[in-house]
Amino acid sequence: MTTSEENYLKVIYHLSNLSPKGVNTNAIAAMLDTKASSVTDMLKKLSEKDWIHYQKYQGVSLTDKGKLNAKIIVRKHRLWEVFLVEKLGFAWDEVHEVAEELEHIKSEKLINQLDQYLNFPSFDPHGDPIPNANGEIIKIEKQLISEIEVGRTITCVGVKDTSVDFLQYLNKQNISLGTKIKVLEKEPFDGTLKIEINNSVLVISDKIANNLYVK
Amino acid sequence: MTTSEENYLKVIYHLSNLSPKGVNTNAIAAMLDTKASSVTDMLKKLSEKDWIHYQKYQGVSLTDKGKLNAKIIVRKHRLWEVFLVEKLGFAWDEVHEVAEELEHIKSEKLINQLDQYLNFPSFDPHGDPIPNANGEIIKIEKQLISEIEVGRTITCVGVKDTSVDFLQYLNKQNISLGTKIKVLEKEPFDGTLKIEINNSVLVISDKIANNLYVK
DNA sequence: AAATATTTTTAGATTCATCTAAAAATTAAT
DNA sequence: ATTAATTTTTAGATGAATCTAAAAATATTT
Repeated sequence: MTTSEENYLKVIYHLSNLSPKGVNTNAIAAMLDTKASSVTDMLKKLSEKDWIHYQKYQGVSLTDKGKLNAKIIVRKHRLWEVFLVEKLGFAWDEVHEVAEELEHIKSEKLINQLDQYLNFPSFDPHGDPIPNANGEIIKIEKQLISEIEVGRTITCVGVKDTSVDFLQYLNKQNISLGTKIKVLEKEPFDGTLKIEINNSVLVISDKIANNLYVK
Repeated sequence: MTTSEENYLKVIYHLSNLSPKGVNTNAIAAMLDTKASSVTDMLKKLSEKDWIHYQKYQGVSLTDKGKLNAKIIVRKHRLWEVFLVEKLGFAWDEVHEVAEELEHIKSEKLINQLDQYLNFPSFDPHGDPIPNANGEIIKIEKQLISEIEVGRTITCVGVKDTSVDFLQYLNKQNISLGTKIKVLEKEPFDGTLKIEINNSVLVISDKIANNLYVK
């Protein structure tokens, strides 16, 4: 499996979770910053190898084989992220790019030893679940903070957007995984939230509120 | 710098240490398991980028820039090998292939944090020196055990050949870095050595003796 | 339902790293 | 110093992954 094929599988996997009926050519192209025609070429190849179900103009979905492969790549990506943060002192906004490269290293022994070395973590530094060696994932019932009713106190367990900008915003506001947050007020007009963190009050926009997972 | 370019630089660097006058096209081709014509193509490219001195038919050598780049790649390779052995429990005969991939990961922060995490090791699991971030290398005055005079007791500090076959032979004979060895007898006819390790006697061929570094 | 807009695919070209086969240069042998 | 052998380079082709531009299919709008 080439690096390029792996990247396509991974993107199709992530997009499948958003649009379960079938993933669009254009959506894949946007995620990979490439052209639709390039995507079509690759879809044919992935279909040949039985990693996706593909019919012209109909969008694609992963086969069981393809889904397992995709999950193994996601597993590698997230384990490396844990390594970078826990062992090498990276911040959670610095790990993505490097993990994008490390996820393509081929050794199975490497990844399983790494898993053990990290004590079989279940979540990466952004709160996303790490598939085990069989591709199985522990799901937790997390919600966006925008969905929490006023008055409740919850804990930050993950982020939806993992961009550097968003993560650095959270750093600035001292919000990280495990942070306790109380929802004080919700503005019906624009979805703005007033929240309390460590006895200080903060107003967050609906865009922030729609990218922060809590439990 | 592409992975392919990095591999060429690394090979030219290693070959330069053996034949300082200039590295042959064919030698490079043999090391990279490729064709001489492919090598010529790449030499032109490397020359364009000022990483090698290249004149048709005259063999090549690294420029200062090229040598530094090569050393950084060697640094990465050897640091990853230390990581695999010290942290992930790999044996010294299992690390080369994986390190060949890991050495191409691009992040400077990654490699410098890794270096720190490993306590700035000076040697890799095969006894080869690890260049620091500036490409500087600590040299130790090691000798091949074939050059040691009969009666002396020395310590294994490295291997010249790092093939799986040779390393596994050494495993079988309980020879590793740090092992104390006494040279009991040298056979003038074929260079065979009789040596003592942990109070047991062992005969090694000249080929073995010419690939084991001691001090 | 026809016209328009959007999405997707095809056809053909480009770049990188490689190859084969043949030509040119260098080195070794007589 | 020729001849022969070896090494290296050139010329042209291939496969992977990409691109542009145009054609085909699907979706949306009037």
